[in-house]
Amino acid sequence: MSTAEETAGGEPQPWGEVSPDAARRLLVAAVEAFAERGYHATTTRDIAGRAGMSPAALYIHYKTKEELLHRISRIGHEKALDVLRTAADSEGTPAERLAEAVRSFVRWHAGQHTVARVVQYELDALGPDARAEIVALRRQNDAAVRQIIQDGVAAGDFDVPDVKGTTVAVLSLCIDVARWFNVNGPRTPDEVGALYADLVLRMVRATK
Amino acid sequence: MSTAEETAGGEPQPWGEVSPDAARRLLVAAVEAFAERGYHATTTRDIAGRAGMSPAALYIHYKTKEELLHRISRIGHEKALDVLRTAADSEGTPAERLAEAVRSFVRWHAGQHTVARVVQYELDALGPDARAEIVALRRQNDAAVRQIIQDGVAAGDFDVPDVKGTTVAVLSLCIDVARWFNVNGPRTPDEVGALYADLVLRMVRATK
DNA sequence: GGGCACTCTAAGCGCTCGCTCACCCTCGGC
DNA sequence: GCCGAGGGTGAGCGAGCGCTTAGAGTGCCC
Repeated sequence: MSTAEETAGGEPQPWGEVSPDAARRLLVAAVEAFAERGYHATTTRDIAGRAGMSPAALYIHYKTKEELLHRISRIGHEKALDVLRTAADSEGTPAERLAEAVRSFVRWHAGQHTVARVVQYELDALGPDARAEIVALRRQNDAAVRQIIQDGVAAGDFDVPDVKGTTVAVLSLCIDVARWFNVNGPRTPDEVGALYADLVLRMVRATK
Repeated sequence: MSTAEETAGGEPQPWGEVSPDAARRLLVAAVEAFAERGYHATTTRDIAGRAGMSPAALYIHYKTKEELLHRISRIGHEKALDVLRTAADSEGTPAERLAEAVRSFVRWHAGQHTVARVVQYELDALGPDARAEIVALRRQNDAAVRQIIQDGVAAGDFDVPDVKGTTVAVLSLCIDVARWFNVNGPRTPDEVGALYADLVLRMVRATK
């Protein structure tokens, strides 16, 4: 992993492979601005300014402001899905896999909460085609979590009367971390991840 | 309860006491528009148009577009807090009170998901003073839920190692319903409320 | 060292935004 | 029948928006 992909905290930045350099700076600036003020309240002049460039420079690398949001959404979702799948597909009991999935997914949403906020709350600003692409990625999150819960039920390790509903609730719980998590708050992403993994195991009444 | 405060589903509309009639129509139109497209993407022409009025009419009843959002946020929060408190302060065991609080709070966020979305996701569009007022209301939500959990722990009915963290998670779970709930989806607000009440009792390992 | 591709800027176009203003209609009190 | 107050409208202002264009600087290949 290159240094460009890692922060001081060790959490991988999702933009490592974006090039050229100016395009990456614009993308990072757009994430910050969108997360702070929302897509519609952010101006192209603001994004370009944060990246240290003139407003016109943005249009050399991206066709529209919406293309920036689309790229952020896709890369962000892909990275989060990658984190979730790695944990879901690992070895171990369903309880271990579920705990690890929640722990790492929550850690991502807390550590990368600026990206996650954009990705989760600005979906409606995308056009129909782009939105459909992102929604498809989300369904894969759902499928990954549901699979673990089903495995646990089948093995007799979980007691879950409503698998679909519980899946929705687990994902909802993890995703909403991006909304309330505060870097200056009392908890680190690791701590929130550990707390939430425990809470989710309680929700499925894991017995081992 | 007057007919103006009730929909076909029986859920009370929060705008019953807003007058005159034109001001209420504008408020309802603004909630719809803000929920659909977000505060910044909604134009005053759109709001006035939905209320069947000219753009200028809006400024007879509200000083600015932001005042509309402020009023929606305050009324929405007050109604939700009212629902939560009524359940939290009722008689019964901590488990019964927690279940009823989650059930009614979730039902409100599902049934009034347009209002709830505006209230939860457009907070940053408010100025500092208005935002501070809304944040204070939110803290009362937190206090109400935490009190029930503490009561349950004190009575020996709950097993909760981290009361503050669990409180945050429970509220987060309920609030996020407003984001994903879909009127055309497979579940009614009542059903989601019942499912979530059960899940939360599992989270605190309620024994009676 | 001339030509070219790439990157970036200053200036500004056309448009829509939040909001205002001058004026009109309706209606209750006398 | 007249008046004043309050709710409404059509037109439009100044500002800021997303985005474009003409042209300048820079490095690389031959």
